[in-house]
Amino acid sequence: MSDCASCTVRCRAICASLDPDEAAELGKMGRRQRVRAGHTLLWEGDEAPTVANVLKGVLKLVVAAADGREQIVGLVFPSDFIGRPFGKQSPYRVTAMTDAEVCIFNRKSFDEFAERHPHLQQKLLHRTLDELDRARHWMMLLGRKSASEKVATFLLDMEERLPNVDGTNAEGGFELPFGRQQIADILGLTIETTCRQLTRMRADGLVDLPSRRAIRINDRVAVADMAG
Amino acid sequence: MSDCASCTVRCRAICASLDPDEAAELGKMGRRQRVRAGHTLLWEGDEAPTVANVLKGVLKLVVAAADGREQIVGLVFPSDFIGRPFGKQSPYRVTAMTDAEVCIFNRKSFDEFAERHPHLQQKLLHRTLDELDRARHWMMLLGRKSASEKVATFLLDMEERLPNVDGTNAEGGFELPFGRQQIADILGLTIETTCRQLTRMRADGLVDLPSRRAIRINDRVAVADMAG
DNA sequence: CGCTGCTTTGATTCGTATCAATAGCAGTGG
DNA sequence: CCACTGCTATTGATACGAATCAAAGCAGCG
Repeated sequence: MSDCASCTVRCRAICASLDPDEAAELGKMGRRQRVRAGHTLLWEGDEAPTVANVLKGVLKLVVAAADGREQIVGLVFPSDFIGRPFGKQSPYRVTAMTDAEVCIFNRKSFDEFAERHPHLQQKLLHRTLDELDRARHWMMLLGRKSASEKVATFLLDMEERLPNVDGTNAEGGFELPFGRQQIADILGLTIETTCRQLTRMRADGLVDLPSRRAIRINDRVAVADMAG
Repeated sequence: MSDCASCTVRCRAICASLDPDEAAELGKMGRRQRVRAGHTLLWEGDEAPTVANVLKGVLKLVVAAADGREQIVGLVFPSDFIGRPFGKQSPYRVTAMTDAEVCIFNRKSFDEFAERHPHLQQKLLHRTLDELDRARHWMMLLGRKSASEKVATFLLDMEERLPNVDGTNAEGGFELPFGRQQIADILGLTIETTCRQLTRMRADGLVDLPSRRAIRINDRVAVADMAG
């Protein structure tokens, strides 16, 4: 059983919609689990045994083809919700990109609990609508943008979603929780193309790449311009 | 005010979750409206004044760039729900592809009504989850599939979603509610590439193209194979 | 120090976009 | 019924961007 009182994401996760009694009930159903970087929590086509809240770390949602091609269709951060409630099989693979910690529930119990708690469903609905908006805008990127536009858009998006490296919202840049191949899988590019675009942007002074995974945007206007 | 009793999509739309009294209340809030082919119901960035159910026709959800590039991010069929409930601005343009008929609601009134009717929210949640799954699988297509795979996937998807041309589920093929440019905008291709792929498939005997918009799949296995 | 795995750079190929022209159909009016 | 017009679809030639193939550079680690 989880210790909801000490939960780091309590106020931002869907659980925030519950009063103390309800939270206690849900808490009894869930348990914390560590997921090592690279390990998979849910497989595509699984009979969706679980749903979960993310407490720590970053996970990816992946759709894979038979021949090995992969497209990352979503990133999941702390306080985000994972899984497919209401009786469908898991539509994609969920894999940890960093060491992560999640609070998992048996799907059936969760469904039943949700059924009895409209507030929870409402929170879930809001989240799902936001995710849908995000996914659809990413479709525009995947279908219509050039490699340079893709990379520029990606950098701005990551700067917004990732915690700033030196705490405040200063100009410290940010640290990606994954490598070049993953960027490529997010953008629908190859690793080489992704790399070349980044190199070019550095050469043009738009960004600094202080280390493999760290990025600092120097000229936000130019990058936004490039994002199309 | 709408005449819910005579509504053709009543049993499939989100309204199906309501009892007669509730339906009557919602009915008072909504009104039917025709939308001509090509006309836009909702603009991207609008303060999302309305939501609606589709009664008849097909509409598209479009994300457009400043320079005119367009990506269709969703198709909306009868009984589907349109709009962005809960206080967000409309994230995409909604345009009718055929003459259509919708049952529209003032968004604020609808939000408030939904707030009081958990069943409705639940239906909405189910739909939104399904749409999200669909969108994310389409991301795989847009980011990773080749032109031929895209077109093959598209044909199978349309055959499944569109009514069969001769009523039954026989081999009569189906009729697209839109032209080649729109297919291209769905697949993230140009009209020329789309066209060439279709021509090739016809030459290979995989499909017949009896008229501009009609399509008949001859070799479903081969097409599925091609879809990757 | 020398692995090992990731990243970067380079040379070449290939697929799709682009540009341009032609063909075919639908609607209009003579 | 046919000529005319406008639009959509098809076909062709070429250009360009990204993928692929190949090799070298670089960091982390035993």
